[in-house]
Amino acid sequence: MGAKIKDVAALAGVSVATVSRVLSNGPVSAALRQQVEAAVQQLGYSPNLSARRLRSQHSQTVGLIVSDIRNPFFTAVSRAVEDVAYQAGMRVILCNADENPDKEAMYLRLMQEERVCGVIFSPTTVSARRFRPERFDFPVVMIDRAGPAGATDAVVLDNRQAAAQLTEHLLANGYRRIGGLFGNSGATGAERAAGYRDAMTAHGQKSDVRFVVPGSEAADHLVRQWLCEPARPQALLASNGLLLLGALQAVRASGLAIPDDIGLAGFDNDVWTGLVGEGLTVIEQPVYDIGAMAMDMLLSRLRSPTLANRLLVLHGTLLARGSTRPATHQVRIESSAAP
Amino acid sequence: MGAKIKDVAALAGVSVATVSRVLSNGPVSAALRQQVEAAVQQLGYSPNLSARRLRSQHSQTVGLIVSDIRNPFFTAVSRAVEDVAYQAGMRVILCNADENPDKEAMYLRLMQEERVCGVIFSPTTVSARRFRPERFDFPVVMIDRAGPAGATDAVVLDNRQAAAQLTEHLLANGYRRIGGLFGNSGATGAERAAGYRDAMTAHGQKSDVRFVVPGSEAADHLVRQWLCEPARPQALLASNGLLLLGALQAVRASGLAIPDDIGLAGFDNDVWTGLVGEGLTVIEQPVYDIGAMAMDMLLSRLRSPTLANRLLVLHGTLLARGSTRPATHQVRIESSAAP
DNA sequence: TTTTATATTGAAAACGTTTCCAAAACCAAT
DNA sequence: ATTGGTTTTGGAAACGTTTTCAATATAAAA
Repeated sequence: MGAKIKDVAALAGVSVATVSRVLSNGPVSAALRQQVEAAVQQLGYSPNLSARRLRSQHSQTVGLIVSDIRNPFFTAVSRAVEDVAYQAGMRVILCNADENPDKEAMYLRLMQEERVCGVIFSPTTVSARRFRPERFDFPVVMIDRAGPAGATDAVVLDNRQAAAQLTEHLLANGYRRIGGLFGNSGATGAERAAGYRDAMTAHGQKSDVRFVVPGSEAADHLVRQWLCEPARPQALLASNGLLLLGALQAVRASGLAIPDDIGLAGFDNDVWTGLVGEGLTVIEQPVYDIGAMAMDMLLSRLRSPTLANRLLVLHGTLLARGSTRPATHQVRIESSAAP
Repeated sequence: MGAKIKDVAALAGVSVATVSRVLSNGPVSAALRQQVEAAVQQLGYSPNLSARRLRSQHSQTVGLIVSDIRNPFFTAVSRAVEDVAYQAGMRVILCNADENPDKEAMYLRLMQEERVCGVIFSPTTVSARRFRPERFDFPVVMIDRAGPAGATDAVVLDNRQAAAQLTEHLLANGYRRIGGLFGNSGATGAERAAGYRDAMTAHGQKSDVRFVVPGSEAADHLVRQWLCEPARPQALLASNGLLLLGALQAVRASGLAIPDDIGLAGFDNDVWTGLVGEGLTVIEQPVYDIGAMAMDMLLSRLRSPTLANRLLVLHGTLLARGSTRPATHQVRIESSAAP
């Protein structure tokens, strides 16, 4: 266990330099290589990564800072990042910042101390705005939410377009008074709100945007009250899977029927959205691809550090399901709209 | 950026030792402390963790090796582990072994190289059986699935009892031909299968146990075929959230009605289980506590390395919901049982 | 004052690797 | 044999910290 490279060298009857070369597939004669490998085996030698990193000045490690690991979007992304990183011989340190700018700053500092060679980061609006790439020694790829325009590489969804498309879908299905529920911590929420507004005003409808802490509990709470207001919404659009979940719970509690009393749609094709009732209408994001491409982009950046910063925009796809398909829309909805 | 401790020392006009002491809150006069802090600030100095760890021989890091990060059980556990670790001033390296013994071995080796001070591990049966604690320099706490009896600390659910209880519940609600669907990679599956068998034989029923790769796709596939067999099950019990999901999808596809045509129950109170139909009956595990207690146990073990190994057994709670509450059980089920 | 104890400080030796550089060994060609 | 060129090898100097140890400064006691 406590064996060092020196012990291996002694046992194999060679210099430490030779052992080091064996371990890193350097040029060593077959005979010596074998001796060294035997010695390694016999002593149960395990190299010390700290020493190795210190000397070689290379960590072979990237950081991944996500905003909420409970969100299936991020677990999918992190799997993808790991897969690609692993193939490139890199390790991943996964950090969960909990939508908390302080934690984000803390983790960025930690990444700096770890001397990682790059970071993939989904920042809150606060962190995104005040992010200064020059303060870090490593390149950063933003995901989900981009930072200051062009400041770093980024891969994002066309949130505005997607939200507009989803809103259009609700409008096309006869819903008029549509409420928009958005996360208040990331840029994503704001962009999706903008897309929602685009579509609403384009159709002459008044928009009703509400921002909330991005978690199902908060969404549930807010929607419960919302549904008690005199002019309660005929449909709800939620800006991510967690919010959609909260909204669904609130609607269930209210006793309103989906989709006839109220329509429900949102982002993220989380596994449960296809299972409740006749299914929830959602914008599906290419979750795995987002992670894989972000890691690809980071690797490419490490190869050519001087390249201009790139923004990669992906598109979501609308999955129209039962939650926005009222049997008799005009009728029921209009009647409930004008009591 | 590229500033070392030496540069800070030079700028502050002190020795590197003093700087080091400032950084680790050692005994330093207020005046010098201030000078040093100013210098740190001015140079944007950031300590090198590799060097620090190498010299201090302490990594302040624990490893967490989970078998499937897509499983909400493990995301919940990992949050808990992180919370507790963080409060104790430790970092967590999260590794996803994908139910793959090779990956598990690889990650254990990596942990050894990282010189982590401890590991929390949910092994596959294969790894659990062949796990040799003496081959590692760090203590291990097994979760979800224990290793060779008493070989390490462990925190687990009373799987056998819980599965038996769940089976009893199905029997009590009139179901007789109950199929059991279990994961084939972990000890958890086997234990739960045993509990299921206990209850079935206690009630004079024939048990029908099937093991499957623990993922929703495989479960879906298997259950689809299962439901086509001549004597199709009247109820299904799934040994974790992923399998339960697959089973549900298959049942949906078959057109059978829950709970009247077929009952459905399983483990893990994943968020969606409360939302589909009248809800799915599940055994809820104290997921957060499992993680928190595992980390606690690891910290305690680090404090007292010679203590005897402990096995901490927690209990699940049955959440009886609509999926096992047939309106007219005797009738419908008997009729479909004897065509 | 002088002495003794205590709190701060700095010089230098680790920590376990990799890598530079020069020496040694080999091989082929003269 | 001698030369010239490859490969292989080993010695020793890094890498950036922490920590030991002795030295100095400060405070308390005599």
